[in-house]
Amino acid sequence: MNERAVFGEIFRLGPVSRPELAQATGLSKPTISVALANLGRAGLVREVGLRAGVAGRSALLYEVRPEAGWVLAVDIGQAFVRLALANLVGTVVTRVDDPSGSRNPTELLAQLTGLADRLTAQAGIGRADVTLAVLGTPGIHDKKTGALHLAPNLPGWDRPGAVDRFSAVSASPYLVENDIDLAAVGEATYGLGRGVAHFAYVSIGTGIGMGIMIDGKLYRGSRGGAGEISYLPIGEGDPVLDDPAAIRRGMFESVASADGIVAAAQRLGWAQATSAKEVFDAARAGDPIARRAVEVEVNHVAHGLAAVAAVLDPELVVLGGGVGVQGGDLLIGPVQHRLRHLVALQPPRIEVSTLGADAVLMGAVAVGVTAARDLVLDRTVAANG
Amino acid sequence: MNERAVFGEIFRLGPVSRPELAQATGLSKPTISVALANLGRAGLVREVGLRAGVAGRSALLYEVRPEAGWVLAVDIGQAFVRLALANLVGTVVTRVDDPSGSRNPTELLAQLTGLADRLTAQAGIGRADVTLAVLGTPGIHDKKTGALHLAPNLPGWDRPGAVDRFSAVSASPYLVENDIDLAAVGEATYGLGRGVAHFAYVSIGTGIGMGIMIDGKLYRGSRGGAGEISYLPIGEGDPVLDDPAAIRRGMFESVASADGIVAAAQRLGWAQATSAKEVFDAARAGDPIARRAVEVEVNHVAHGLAAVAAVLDPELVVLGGGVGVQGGDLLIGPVQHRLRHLVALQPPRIEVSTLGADAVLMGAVAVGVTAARDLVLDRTVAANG
DNA sequence: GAAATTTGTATTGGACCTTTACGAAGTCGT
DNA sequence: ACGACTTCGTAAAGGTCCAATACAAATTTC
Repeated sequence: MNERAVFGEIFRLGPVSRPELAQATGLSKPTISVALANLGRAGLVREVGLRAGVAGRSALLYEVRPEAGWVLAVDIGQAFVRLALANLVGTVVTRVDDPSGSRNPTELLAQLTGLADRLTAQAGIGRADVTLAVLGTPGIHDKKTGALHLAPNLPGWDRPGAVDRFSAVSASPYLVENDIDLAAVGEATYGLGRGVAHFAYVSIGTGIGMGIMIDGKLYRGSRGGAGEISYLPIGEGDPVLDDPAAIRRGMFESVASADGIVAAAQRLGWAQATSAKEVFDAARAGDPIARRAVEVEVNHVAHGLAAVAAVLDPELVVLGGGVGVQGGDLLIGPVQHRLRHLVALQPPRIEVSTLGADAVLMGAVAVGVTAARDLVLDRTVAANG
Repeated sequence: MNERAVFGEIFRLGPVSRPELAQATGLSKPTISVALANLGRAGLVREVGLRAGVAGRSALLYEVRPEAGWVLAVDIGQAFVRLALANLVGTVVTRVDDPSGSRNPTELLAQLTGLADRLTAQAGIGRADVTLAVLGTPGIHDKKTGALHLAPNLPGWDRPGAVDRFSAVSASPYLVENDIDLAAVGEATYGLGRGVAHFAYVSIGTGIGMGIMIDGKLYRGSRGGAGEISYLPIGEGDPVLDDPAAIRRGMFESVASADGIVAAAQRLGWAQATSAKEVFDAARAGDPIARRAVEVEVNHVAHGLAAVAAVLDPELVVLGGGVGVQGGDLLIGPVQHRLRHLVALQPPRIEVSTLGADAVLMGAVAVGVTAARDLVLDRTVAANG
């Protein structure tokens, strides 16, 4: 009811006085007072000081009690499993990055359980105090069957019910979300996407993916497949001239990901090229073959983003992932320049992620905090009757 | 307040009794009664009969009074200007299709004014009784400046303030929306998109465009440019092998629109080919060159839809426009087959528009009815104080 | 034709929120 | 330093709106 609106405004405005809340919510001062009394009694809100400096009686300031809820954020990444424990205002209290061990469900769950135990213990809370866990994984989570599709790096997780075993990690409810979608939410909440209504987070690394924020909300598509741009038909030959049977598979990912950059460098004459980072470093040092390989990458990325811009018309594109973050300085300018010839309107703004490898984890925190806020309110409403 | 919810449910459920409304809205019977009394007094709702057949007292049924509001829908198309006058329940009372005359703003406005006068007279109402006009135009309407961008077929309309002159057509408020976006709304309301949360309406004709419905709502992008898929980079050569300066402009529209089909047929040896319809007819008759040209078109469309599916993951793609409607039978099966090799998940369902050339106009009606519903309520609230 | 069932409305009661008013607690000016 | 002024917090009262209850009206079923 009314406490929800007040609680939401306290979240939004930070330490805030009763008159300010009355103004922000449109409610009267007495109503604010009773709502604050209820929220305070439930332990969700606390007094935090006095507003001084202005004429008149000093107002008491209220803020969300950070310990009113805990969010466990989990990023199951390529090389690392990352966990963070955040309180209800989104402050990360403890975190850990652990090298990925076995990806087999049973062993991965054991690793997660151990790390979650360590984090909660460090924070001085129990595992049962976690309001909500949010897990970022590759692939698409089918909520009906509990299977994880399109995640070849996680063998065994595509079996029905596999994801449901996360319930063993903590007794609290949990959400499973695509890692790149979470990164988009992270950028929208803590990164460059703050205040931007429509934007896309494009991750280029060993793979390629995109998270889409529309009207400030994550857009998943009808089956969770929105943003699967690894399958964009880029680099295709002309179907009129080529023999249909011989048409190259124009997968965006195969040409524009880290492997694609290395392959381009090799094709251009640098046979020993082994990593995208190496190519970018050589290009910065002035190596002509590397510069040419980067040019090729620029062209591919520009075409991919042209397709994205044509369909979505985002205001902003945030570039993330290993290649996006490490090579962004070499890519953004030329890509934007190239885009001007490929799109109808002005191309979208393009920026490199400021959150880097933490984007997924921070997105999990953001999703968790939003959901946990509702959960703790529901819980107190249920308790108060 | 509460009357809004009741009014909305009457819209949704059609002739409906008080107990049913109480159930649907969660309000109590007495509350429904007073709301109905107010709505009836304002002329927005009327009694329509009795529910018979079931045991117990017969319930009075209520429905929206169709004459409580009027929507003028306008489609400014390539060859025709189409207008329809619909009442508040969306029934088209009168309509007219008039060949497009001059596209110069002054003369087009005069044509529209004359046609609008004729329609309202036929319906026995005055121009002032129109609650709302909705205009579908090509291009992108910039609400700030009142200019119409990317509409080369409407010379003079790209000047600031040009669109504002629509206010002369009728004293009522008006909305200007992209024609293809309206067609998407039309399909969502009266066509194949009913009940589908996320779908795309792809129009292929002399030009190419797409309207996107997300969560049942039209998505326009940050500057109204979402769905401008004419600029999809399809048919591009390989940037590694080709000289960058010589790269063909891979505009989707140039290869996949009606002109593109004709050009493909000519390149394949049918020098006298003049129209897409002719090519489709010949293909249906078994002409090998025409069939090959259709194959080329299938391939292009499949690549375009692959890009759309990769970004949006729609549940359904509705094919419209001249080529889409007339050639749909030849395209859909092969396109869907081709798509299976181009996308990550199952390709979206693909269907040919059932509304055909009326999609834009029906979309304007749908948008208008939704907006007019709010307007008439606002007006009565303002009148009742 | 009586019982059963459902509809519509009158009355009551209560929840909730605003308005008004005033005491409390500060700041500013002389 | 002290009074005037401003702002804050709360108490009391009043009003609005809606749900619950009860009952009369209308229709079907047996």
